[in-house]
Amino acid sequence: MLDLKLIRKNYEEVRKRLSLRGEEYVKLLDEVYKLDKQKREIQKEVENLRALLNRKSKEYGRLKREGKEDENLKKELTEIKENLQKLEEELKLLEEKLNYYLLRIPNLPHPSVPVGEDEKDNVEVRRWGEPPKFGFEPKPHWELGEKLGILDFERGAKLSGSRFVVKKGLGARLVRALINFMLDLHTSKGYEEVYVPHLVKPEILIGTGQLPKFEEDLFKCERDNLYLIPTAEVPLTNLHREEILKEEELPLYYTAYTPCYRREAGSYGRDIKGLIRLHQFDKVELVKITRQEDSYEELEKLVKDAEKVLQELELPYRVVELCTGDLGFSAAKTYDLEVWMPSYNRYREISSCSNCEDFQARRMKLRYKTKDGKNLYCHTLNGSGLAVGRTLAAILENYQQGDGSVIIPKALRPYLGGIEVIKPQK
RNA sequence: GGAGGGGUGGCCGAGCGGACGAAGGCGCGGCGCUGGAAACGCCGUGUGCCCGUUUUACGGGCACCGAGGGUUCGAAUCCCUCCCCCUCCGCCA
Repeated sequence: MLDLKLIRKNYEEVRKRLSLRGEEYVKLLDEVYKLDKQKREIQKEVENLRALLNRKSKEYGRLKREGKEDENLKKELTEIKENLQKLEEELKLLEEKLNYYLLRIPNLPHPSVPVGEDEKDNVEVRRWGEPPKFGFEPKPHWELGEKLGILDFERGAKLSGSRFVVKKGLGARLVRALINFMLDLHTSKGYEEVYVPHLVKPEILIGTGQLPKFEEDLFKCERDNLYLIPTAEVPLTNLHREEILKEEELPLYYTAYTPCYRREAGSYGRDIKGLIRLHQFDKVELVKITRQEDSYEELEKLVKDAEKVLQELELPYRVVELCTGDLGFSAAKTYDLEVWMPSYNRYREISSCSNCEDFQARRMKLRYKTKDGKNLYCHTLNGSGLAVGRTLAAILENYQQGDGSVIIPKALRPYLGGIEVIKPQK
């Protein structure tokens, strides 16, 4: 949620920065500006009337206790109240409208974010590792996985439809190994491991920005009014919602493994094969809650912490900075990690690390008290560390051998009882 | 799922129709006492919004006692609905 005071004070500048994401949001902003002005006028009237009512009510009570009931005063009070009720309804309506628009306006891009329309305008920051050279035609991970007997898309579909997979044997074990490997790495760097609920209330999703705008992307349990989390960012970032933290407690570093559930509405036909885009996938998430002045430094460190996973697994990747048009709803600045995928012959997203500044904190009333006693909104950051399914896919493809077998990355072997290679089933 | 009890400030806890943003205690901060500290004494200590000014301060106002609605001139206090927590019973990984 954007800061109303900022909108009031620096209207033109906010408008300009928001328009970098796309012109459609500027209309919403104009609406907010107008409604806010109206709201404050009505609010002033309401509060003045209320003050009058309070004063006169006390007066009436005082008289009554003295045995002097004043019928005229009573009538006057009733009139004030009627007036007040009308204005209050108006105020409530304005507030609802204002909130409606405010909740649907995305975060402002940080001034350092490259201006651009979409993916093609993202900027590569650095590369690590070399894409492997094969002396044979590399196979896509879904073919490898099926030949190895560790991925079963057919049975996934039998159980749950398209975009679901069953992982068996070493496939299942690899998932478990990857999760443990990632969590161990992050906790060794000071992230606290958390296990969170996978079903959350609507206001939690409003807090991180998935609602109200992206309802159709979520799985919902209608009867209980709960949603399946699309990422662990949601419960992790909301952990301290509506709290006022002590400045000394910050920064907070959290990591959690959860499955993630996404309806993938509007992605029909895209990445229909393989582990790239599923309705249910596993992810280890990193979340930071920081002081305002620290968040950009913390973002750089967060990206490095996510990169470390790929480095340890010796998977080639690059870091790109998202342009204004490609930024997610809540993010002010985002770096994507893209891993090399031989079957696509290009880099594909495996992690997304964002600084949301105070955008989410404002929505969830997450604050901290400074040493001089001021309450400020925290800055929240999140990043994948990493998407487990895509990591598995990247390992299968990058470590494949001519005979269809796959070498296990060294860092992972201790988590698999020392197994060094997966061989195709006869 | 059934029966009962309860949600008040950072925490504990009183208040059960007006002087209550809320006693008292703990905690925290400041000052005093002290060589220093403990103990003690005094003072202060919630959040959000709106308005004004000499605009990182001060003054004024409004709201908030789980949430929403109602009764009343007036609600933390009475009534209704919902949510959450606790205890017991049932069921259960």
